[in-house]
Amino acid sequence: MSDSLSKKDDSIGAINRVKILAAAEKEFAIHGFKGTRVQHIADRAELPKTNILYYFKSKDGLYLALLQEILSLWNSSFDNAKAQDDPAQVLAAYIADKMEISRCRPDASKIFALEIINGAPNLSSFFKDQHSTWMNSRVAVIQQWIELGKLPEIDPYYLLFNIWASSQHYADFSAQITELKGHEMDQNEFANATKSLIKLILQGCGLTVPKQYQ
Amino acid sequence: MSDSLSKKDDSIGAINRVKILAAAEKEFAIHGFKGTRVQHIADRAELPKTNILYYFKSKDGLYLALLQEILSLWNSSFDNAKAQDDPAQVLAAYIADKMEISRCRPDASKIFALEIINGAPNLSSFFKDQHSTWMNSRVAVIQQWIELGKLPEIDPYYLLFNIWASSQHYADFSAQITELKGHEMDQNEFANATKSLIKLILQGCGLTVPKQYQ
DNA sequence: CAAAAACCAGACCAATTGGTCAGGTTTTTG
DNA sequence: CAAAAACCTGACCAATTGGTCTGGTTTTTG
Repeated sequence: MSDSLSKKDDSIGAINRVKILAAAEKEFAIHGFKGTRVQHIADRAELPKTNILYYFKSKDGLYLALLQEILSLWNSSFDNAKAQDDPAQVLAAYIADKMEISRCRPDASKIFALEIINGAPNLSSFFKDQHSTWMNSRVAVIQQWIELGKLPEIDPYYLLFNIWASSQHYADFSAQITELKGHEMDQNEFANATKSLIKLILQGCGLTVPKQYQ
Repeated sequence: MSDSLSKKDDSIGAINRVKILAAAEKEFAIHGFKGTRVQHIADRAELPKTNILYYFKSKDGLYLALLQEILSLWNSSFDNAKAQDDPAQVLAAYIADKMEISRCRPDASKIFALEIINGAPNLSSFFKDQHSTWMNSRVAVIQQWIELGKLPEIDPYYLLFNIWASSQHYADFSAQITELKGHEMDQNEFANATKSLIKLILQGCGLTVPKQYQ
């Protein structure tokens, strides 16, 4: 309890909460909220069902707790970008960040995607406001880059949508990708996909790809 | 019955089937398969629940019928592209096609997305094989373009993934887009988004945007 | 026009499943 | 070390919901 930013807690409750959240992330990603059975989460976490309800008041409560944890992943270096920064560097790093999340936390990405597709019924208006505010400030920075001549004319919204869409695709649509490629993408392929994506988007914006991303 | 390519049938059954499929598309897109209630589909279609089960044997049967209809939307002009065609023309048209589907059939796109995110549990292996075959042939054409010097070096997989991801994003994530833009995208904005996307991707590939898409 | 086919719908049911409860045991704490 | 807090869990329940059944009515067809 105490604090959401609490230091590592090795109490039995804290350990179980982590196990449950991990199990829930997998189940919700595969079956969606309605399709997920509390019993299956319990099985995966190797705990009796009643324990799940003990730690999280309800299925809803568990889902909400998980969603909140997932939303915290959305922070990145791009949050603090300024007009004086180099757009090529900032955007390349942002794309790389996003791809890394897709690689390491595909289930988190899927749950977020499911939530949005279903009309974001569980995203608090607090989050939405926060997100809109974030968006406005990032759009402003991109527009400043354009005014400063650091970036050719482009609609900032469509640029950001493109970055999100194409990076999250590797998590959300992994089943399709695996099917078409004939195998799951490994770390090496992710690195190639990231390079490819950075090149496509930066070049698409008329920017030069920084050396370290080539 | 008779033939899936049957001519317009105005029998009472045919009309009801269309009404039911339309209602189901909306419900499944919002609530997912498990979250959708047959009763809600019935309410939306303005028919008693038992009629839904009468026309489609079961909820599963209805979903599968709907999914099949949705998959038929995936066909496009790109299917017949040849090495001798102009990549800029072909890809621009393909992107425009995809964006048009996102605009006109967002619910269809969402249902497909939900299906893939959940691991494609209902996509027949027939569809998967067909899809893989399609992919191989399209990858081959793109590689020929590269060999012919009509297209700079690029991994065809990542190119296609990018096109799908960024175009489908406008349907699947419409809730987020509406929230961030402050309003739903209208036809005019879709046209701008399409131009923006075509420019980004073609330029990203090192191609020149054909005049009619500028 | 009669019979077959298609269509309609209220009543009902069995299975699933999120959640409660009561009575524990273990761990922490003052 | 005792009491409080945290943790654990089998038994149970109420509500939901996909689907059936039966007895119709309407439409089509030979």
